[in-house]
Amino acid sequence: MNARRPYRREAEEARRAALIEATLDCIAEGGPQAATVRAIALKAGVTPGLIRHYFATKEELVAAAHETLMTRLTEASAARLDELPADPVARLAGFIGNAVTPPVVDARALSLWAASLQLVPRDAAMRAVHEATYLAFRNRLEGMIADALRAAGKPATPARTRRMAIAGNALMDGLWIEASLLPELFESGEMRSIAIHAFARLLDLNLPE
Amino acid sequence: MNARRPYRREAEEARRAALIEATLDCIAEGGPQAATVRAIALKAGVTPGLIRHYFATKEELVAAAHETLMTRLTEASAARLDELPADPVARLAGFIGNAVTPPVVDARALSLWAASLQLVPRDAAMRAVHEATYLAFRNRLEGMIADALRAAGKPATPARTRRMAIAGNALMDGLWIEASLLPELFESGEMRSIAIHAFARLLDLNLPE
DNA sequence: GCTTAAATTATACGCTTGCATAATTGCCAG
DNA sequence: CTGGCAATTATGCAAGCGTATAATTTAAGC
Repeated sequence: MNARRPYRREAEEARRAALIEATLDCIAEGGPQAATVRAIALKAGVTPGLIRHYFATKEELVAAAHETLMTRLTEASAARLDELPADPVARLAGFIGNAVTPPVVDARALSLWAASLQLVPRDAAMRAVHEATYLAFRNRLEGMIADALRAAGKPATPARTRRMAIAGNALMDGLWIEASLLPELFESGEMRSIAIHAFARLLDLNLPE
Repeated sequence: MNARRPYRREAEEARRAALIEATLDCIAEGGPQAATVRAIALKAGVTPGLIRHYFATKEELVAAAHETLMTRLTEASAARLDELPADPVARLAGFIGNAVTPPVVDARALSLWAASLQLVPRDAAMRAVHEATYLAFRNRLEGMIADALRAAGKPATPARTRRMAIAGNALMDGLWIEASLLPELFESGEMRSIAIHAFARLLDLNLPE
């Protein structure tokens, strides 16, 4: 059989996105070493040579995938801001609770995040992405903390809110990790409760659960 | 040249340990995909075939390396317990501070930890190791929290200390991650201060910094 | 010193990898 | 409808991969 497989052309953005998605799938399923050119191409429904048309090297594709993932994780918590109450205190509580429960809590996302994170100490670009996404999240949290404090008539100096944001962000990350990896160790709703209660202590605020 | 390279025999434990160490070095330097049989052997100062003498497959060696790493990380915080004050409150403060400062805070250790962590969602053995080490650390922390609360004359019911340990552990993990990855974002001693202060709030204890 | 078990080196194998290149085909503009 | 650009498939290459196996050397016991 000499017949070529029929194909349809796609826009560049669609192709790049599909390749990036396929890469993330491969990594999630088999770790970084599973993201071979052939595996990615197969997952994306194209042939291996196509990757080199859209990305100079496989390494560039993998880097783009990691960057997409980190950005997406940061946005996951922001995606539902519209659904939160307008009241700053309740808004903050909702934000915190969402960050430690599904769908943000997710084993696959955690695995991908860890795969990206191991690159940070040795890849300058990945490190820059991590720093940017960390600061973006933390700053958003700090803003919400400041709003909640002010709404409760408590002091919200930048030095104070910064420290609260650093600690709060760390707490949320740590809870997110364990909730994603070992969900059966915790009762339903327990993580949300622990997170919100801990924040209430840190901020000396009465946060609704 | 037909000359074989001269060699010395070593005890099995020493060989296995050297191979495991070499594996961790490879992963730390180049990620999971860099831990090839040849790279590991070279790093360990042996030839590739030796790996198969001590481990059935390369995969088994990599798994042993990850397990060693996770166990070692848990023990890193315990290693200096002897140096801490006997007073339960000061002891807890010291434990917390140490967990978020060097040498526990370390980019290489973080990178290796992340590499191990990405395996947890899909490798039953790795997951079991993670669960065991997580619970070991958390339980130790819980014990120290309980001791400190009692020393301060405060209630230390198991339900309460468990929640505190979950939150406290998460906080420490989160701070450890960012202190390891982005140290230049924080002032010297700042993480220790933030961690201890946050714990003081969580536990409603006066912890010495 | 000699023998022997086994640790270790050296080499080979089939398969896989990222990348290169040529040919074909889809689709748009004229 | 036709021609041409370029997206896409197909194929190939050199290097590297994990594993297998044979040969050599070390070192312990007698």
